[in-house]
Amino acid sequence: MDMEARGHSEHPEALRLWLRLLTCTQLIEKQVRAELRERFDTTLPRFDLMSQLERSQDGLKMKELSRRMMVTGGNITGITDQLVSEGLVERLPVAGDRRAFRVRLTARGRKSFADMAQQHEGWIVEAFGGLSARELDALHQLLGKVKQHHLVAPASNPLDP
Amino acid sequence: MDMEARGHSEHPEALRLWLRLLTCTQLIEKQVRAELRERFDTTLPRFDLMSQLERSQDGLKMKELSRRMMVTGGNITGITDQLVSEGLVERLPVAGDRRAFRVRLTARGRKSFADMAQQHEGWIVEAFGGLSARELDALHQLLGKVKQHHLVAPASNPLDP
DNA sequence: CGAATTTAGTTTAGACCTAAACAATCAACA
DNA sequence: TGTTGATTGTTTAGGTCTAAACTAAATTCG
Repeated sequence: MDMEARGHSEHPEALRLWLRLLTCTQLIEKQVRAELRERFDTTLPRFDLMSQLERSQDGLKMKELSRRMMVTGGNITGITDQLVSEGLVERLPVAGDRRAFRVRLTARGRKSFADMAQQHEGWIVEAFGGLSARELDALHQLLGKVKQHHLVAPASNPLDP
Repeated sequence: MDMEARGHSEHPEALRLWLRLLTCTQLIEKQVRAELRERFDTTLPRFDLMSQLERSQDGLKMKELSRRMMVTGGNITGITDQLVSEGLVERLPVAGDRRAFRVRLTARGRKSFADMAQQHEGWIVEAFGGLSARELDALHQLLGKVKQHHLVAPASNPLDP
């Protein structure tokens, strides 16, 4: 109400929630990165890319990987190059489009990913070990609302409200 | 129960929750980074550092900034250097410890931060605009449990169980 | 005291990520 | 058909972050 009261937060709940969301994500993410590095000498982006490929028998196009991983195309190029040089994924031609590649796990890549994924699941289960099944589900649902709201009202562009 | 059933997730709920947590954080974070860049020509780490300093009249030591921001000391050195060169923060001596600095906002830094913080709060409030006050609180509490569990059971080191 | 250890901060090498410019190919259409 | 515009992927320059090695100062303790 008092215009002069601004400058110090009128919505501390949202800000506190944001900081806590960030903290939780970073705590878990840092641990996963450290485990991947120590146990498998790899990185989270490499793991994530392989994870995206794991259920696609025919592989995914670079563009599709970029979209799903929410990173730029240039980034996908670099990560893919590394994985190709390690023999974990391969670039295959796309019939009817000479610009594009299908990126697919090799047999070695599938084996390697399976080992990592099993451990990875354990770390994640442990990370949420403080929550009951009911709480886990509630959290999933609430975050679903956050995600939905973001996708429906994207950045509320003043030129396209 | 069936040992052979492994390899494909026995705890898909935890994994799905983790992916959603990551997605939500990234969606909001990417937007905040873009807004800070476009509107204020600055970055999230710079904003975060200033934010940490904002309520500390006497400033914070580099080490303390490193701890609070959950990043390495070398990173703090770099961000602080930038802000110092822009005249937004200053390094001051610590009485009785010639190794350490207090980093503090300058008058210009305080002004600059106040402008940004007001907008920033708006973006965050909007980001969680899909949730009622009750849901906001529930989410905060659930994430509190996640955080608490992580701090109490940190990485469950097999050498120090 | 004086050596060994710890702590605060910096530097360095390297991975990651982005935005922007670019090359090649595809698609639309007059 | 040929031109124009969009799409796919790569390259480049630069900011960000880390781990590890390093310097300097403080602390511990025999």
